[in-house]
Amino acid sequence: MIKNINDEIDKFLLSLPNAENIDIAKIKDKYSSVITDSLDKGHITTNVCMIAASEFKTNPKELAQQLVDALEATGKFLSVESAGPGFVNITLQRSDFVSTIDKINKKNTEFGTSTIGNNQSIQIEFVSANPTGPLHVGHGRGAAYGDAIARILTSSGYKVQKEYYINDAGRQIDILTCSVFARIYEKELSQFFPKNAYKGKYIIDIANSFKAKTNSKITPELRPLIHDLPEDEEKEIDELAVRIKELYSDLWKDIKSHALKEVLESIQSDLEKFNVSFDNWYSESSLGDLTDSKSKISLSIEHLKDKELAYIKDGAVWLNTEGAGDDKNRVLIRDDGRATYFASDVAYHKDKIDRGFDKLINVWGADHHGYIKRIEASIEGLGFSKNKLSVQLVQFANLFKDGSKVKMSTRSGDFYSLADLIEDIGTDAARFYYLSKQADQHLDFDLNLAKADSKENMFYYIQYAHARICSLLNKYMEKNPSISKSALAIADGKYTNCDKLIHEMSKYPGVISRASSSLQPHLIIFYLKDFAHSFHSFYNDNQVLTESKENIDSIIFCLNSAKIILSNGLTLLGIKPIEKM
RNA sequence: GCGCCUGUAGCUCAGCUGGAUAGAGCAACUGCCUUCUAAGCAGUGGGUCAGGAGUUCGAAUCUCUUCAGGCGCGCCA
Repeated sequence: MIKNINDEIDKFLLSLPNAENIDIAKIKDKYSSVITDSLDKGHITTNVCMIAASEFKTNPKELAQQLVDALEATGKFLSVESAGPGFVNITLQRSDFVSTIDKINKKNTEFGTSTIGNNQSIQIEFVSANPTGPLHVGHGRGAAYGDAIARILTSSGYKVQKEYYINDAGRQIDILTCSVFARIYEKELSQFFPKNAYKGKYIIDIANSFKAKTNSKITPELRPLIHDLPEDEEKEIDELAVRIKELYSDLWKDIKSHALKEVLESIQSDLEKFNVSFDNWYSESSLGDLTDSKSKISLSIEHLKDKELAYIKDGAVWLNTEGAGDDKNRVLIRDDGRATYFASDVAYHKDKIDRGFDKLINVWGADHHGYIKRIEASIEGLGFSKNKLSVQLVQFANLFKDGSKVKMSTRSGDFYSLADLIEDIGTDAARFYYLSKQADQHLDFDLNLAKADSKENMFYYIQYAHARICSLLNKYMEKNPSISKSALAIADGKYTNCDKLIHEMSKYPGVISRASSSLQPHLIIFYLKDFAHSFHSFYNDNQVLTESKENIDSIIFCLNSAKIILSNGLTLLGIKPIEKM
């Protein structure tokens, strides 16, 4: 409909005197016709006259009056008015206005989808938490966000792949392995436990399951392992890892792979409970290591050396990232020959690009923002446009319970996990609140509120609207074989109480397209909240089932589309609509 | 010091590529359940959009600047 209006407006612009000397394309580019915020401004409003007035060297209000006359002359609209500083407000004919609910009912779960993405492939990498312990509530936000934008982009016609990058190769995994080792041989080590090890209870569980699995035949004399370890807590655990690897290399490998498997399984099961699934789990260790000259990591570094972006200095291999705007150049290979995390990441991103995605999205914790420049630099260094990659930052969420902040730290083992959160308030409420604020801003998450039964609890406010409609539909179905397929009374203008609802519903596709192009799921949440309010208001003012048969049919048809809106919106956020509460 | 983010009602936050009297919930006060779910609805009060300058027909929105708060600046991951 808006397109038709714009066509008429464009015709009008060309018909103006002196039009041939004016850059009409520029005006067309700048003006917009949008759905009005409220019905007292009609259905559609356009600001074209204010934009065009300065080009045509005329007064916006006069131009608006001319446009009003031109649009009225087409006979396509119920009424056209100029308003304010030069807006032109258009009221559609009833049939055009009501066609929205026909369309929603017809398209049903497909309503709001589009083909804007044109089948381009996007890969979204998110969560990617180190597999050193259970997911905590900080990861939950990235999980909810990444999954939501994946759903939204899919509905906008993109081919989306969701990937989890498993950091299973670095020092953190050695620390995990050491931690489990120390728990397994607690007795043999005379209760020694490295200061910097993971202290969570899950480590003990993993140790126990390892013992049960292997019958723990090896009970070596372990005291030399802990003899004269460095005082420094960082060095202590590193040295311990070196010694275990050297003396018990098979045992080390067994414990490591067992610990990794257990932790990953717990992460996977938490994500499953959280209604988040991944298409691909990509292991850092599959990039290989530097000893293999054909490994992905070696090849990507060679590639950068060939391009003279990587160079040797002070015994280390550096990447020139300054050229791409980074503060300083970064080390790829340390002077002791070990690759840095950054080197793996460069190889990983090269691999992602090689896999042929049109676009990559990384969802990162906001504390990594200093890292963006250097990864972009490496992508350019590899010969690709840095625009291929879009990094979305997710700020940490602070959790409040009974008014005080919930603490979390994987290392100390003292944390409130994602699984705890799901247990506490449920997957859907948790996802909802994670998404209720723009991802790159601090979120204060009030657990008491998420469970509260008041209007303040936006989650239930929206769900309640859906449940109320379901309840009405059920009552209607008791006396009618099926939902009415038309809204004659509304189309005739005999029953206009639904108009506000219809008007709000017509905004839905625009909201989704904005959420999609800006990667901001919270826009959907705020729309749904406003829409739920329109519905509750309608519900209070109208005793639907006491209306005339003709009106009831129309209302039910309209409310069914309202239900579709609520349901589609929630589904895009990965939240199940509630039918009864 | 450099970089990023934030500052809107007492509180928690919306505010689309600049648009019409700046919105919502909570809190305060007032009404609405013999009728489809009151986890609801209607209303009242509450604002120098941190301050200043600029661009524009038009600025909470864009630019510059000052102030205040948060975060990041490893041969860690």
